[in-house]
Amino acid sequence: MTQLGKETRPAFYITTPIYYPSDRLHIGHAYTTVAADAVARFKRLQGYDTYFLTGTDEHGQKIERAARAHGKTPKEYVDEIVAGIKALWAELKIEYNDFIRTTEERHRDVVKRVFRRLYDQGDIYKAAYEGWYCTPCETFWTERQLKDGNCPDCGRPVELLQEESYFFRLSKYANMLLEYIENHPDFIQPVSRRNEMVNFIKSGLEDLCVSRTTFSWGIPVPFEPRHVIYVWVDALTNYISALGYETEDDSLFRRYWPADVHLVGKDIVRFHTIIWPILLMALDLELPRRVVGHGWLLVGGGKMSKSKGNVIDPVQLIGKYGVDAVRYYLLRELPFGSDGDYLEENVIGRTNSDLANDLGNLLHRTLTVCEKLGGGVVGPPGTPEGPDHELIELTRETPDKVASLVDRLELSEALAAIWQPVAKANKYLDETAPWNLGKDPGKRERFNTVVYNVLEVYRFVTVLLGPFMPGFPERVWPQLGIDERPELHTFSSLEWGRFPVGAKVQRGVPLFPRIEREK
RNA sequence: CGCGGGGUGGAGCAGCAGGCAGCUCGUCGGGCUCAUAACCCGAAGGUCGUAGGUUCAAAUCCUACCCCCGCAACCA
Repeated sequence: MTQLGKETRPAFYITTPIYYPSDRLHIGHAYTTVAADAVARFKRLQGYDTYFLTGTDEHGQKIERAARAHGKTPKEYVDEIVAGIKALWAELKIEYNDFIRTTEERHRDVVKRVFRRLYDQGDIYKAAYEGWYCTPCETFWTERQLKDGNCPDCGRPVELLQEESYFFRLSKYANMLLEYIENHPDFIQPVSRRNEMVNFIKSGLEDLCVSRTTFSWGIPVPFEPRHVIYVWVDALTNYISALGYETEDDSLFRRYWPADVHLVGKDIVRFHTIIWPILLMALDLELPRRVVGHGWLLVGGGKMSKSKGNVIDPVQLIGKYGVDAVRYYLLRELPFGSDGDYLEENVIGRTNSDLANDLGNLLHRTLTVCEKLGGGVVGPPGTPEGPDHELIELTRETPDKVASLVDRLELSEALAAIWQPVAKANKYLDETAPWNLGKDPGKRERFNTVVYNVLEVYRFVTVLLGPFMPGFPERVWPQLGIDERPELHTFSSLEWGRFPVGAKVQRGVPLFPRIEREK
């Protein structure tokens, strides 16, 4: 696809975290991935050479155990779950360029090389690890994690044990990182998270334990295979291993690194803004331009978790409301960076008020007028007058407004900005009342103008909504009569007045039927 | 005294370099009749967690307290 070497478009690299497939993914994972997909699609629409990476983090004790419990090998176990994840992304119309799995050879090789290099240059060293060990759980806990001095998982007593482990010198780079964060104010977003991280670093970084001997499902330390490389070096490295870093063909790496955005949940901001940057510094690589931590979808005010039994399955939601409505809900509901409550009632509310009443109905009512009174053909507009100016002005400035909000990852605000011309157009129709103009032969030109303006607004809105609701434009273009005109579906075509006179509109079924609430 | 976020009309949020309290949804009334009981206009509804303080003026600044929620080195 990408013609490397001949590519002149600017590059844009965005990632999601790699998810842990110990269980099925829930609506929160979908939120992160849909957000990243919307941004990736928007950048593509704008003409960026965009690379969007997602994947799975498949090693570790939890998976080793879950697999055993299901009577499967770890690999068999994750293969099934990963297939489910990929199916979910397909349903959500996630258009990733690559899906990296940490169990793939291409990843494991890079991780081993990275680990060895860090060891060779002295950034990884071997030392005694001391911790509280729960024998039945085969798990080490830190002092703080203990519950009343006992294992937080099973509640049984723990014992203080020592074992040899490899450690990564986080402490050595702490000051360098602080300096970097200070000189790059956009590196960690939102600001509240940056402050948290700065405080955390200032409180002192301990060296990080990067190997384990208590389980074997992982990438072995190359020069001492009884140790397995622990999650940090393994998982975080995916962002560069997927690009072929330190392999025969590292063209993707040279093209796309450093990442423009690592989109992560607020819970893992720390790993991405402290451990990962320090790993990169140690490898003498550039740091990602931005790490953006978003908020959570809460259920009943609390965190979604399997133990609470309040996990929301995105597949069910899609089945009920459709992929565009679900994506719209996710992207519109949470203000940037904040948590929000998940309520199915709000999915219905958003769909009815925003999608059915405002957006869908606008097209439907306009096309009805155009078909009943204008013969279904878009007539030549006259000179703008009265309320036309405000409508046109607002619509013209919308694409840039939306683009800059997307750049800041303020996706809810971006959608709100798209709704401004929608609302304005609904009002405009009331003010100009084309259903009256159309009955008066002397007002033919005014009628044409009004219909034209609203349809042109709709073209703008449809182009801009594509990245958020990928199924939307393909349903709108035939209705507007311009499905054969792809040159009018692009971001760069958003210049007022390009809607073709003579287009034959085709009113269809409502785009978003109102959802009747169940009693 | 571990760190942080938050308490604003029925719900969810914005406002917080002090100056008539705003938005979305919901409710009520009206308009329109092109439309998916939709769209447009208007109204009601808040002593801005509590108690003090600073000020001509406080949701906004200060102090104390109450309540909710995260984090505390692998849950988006």
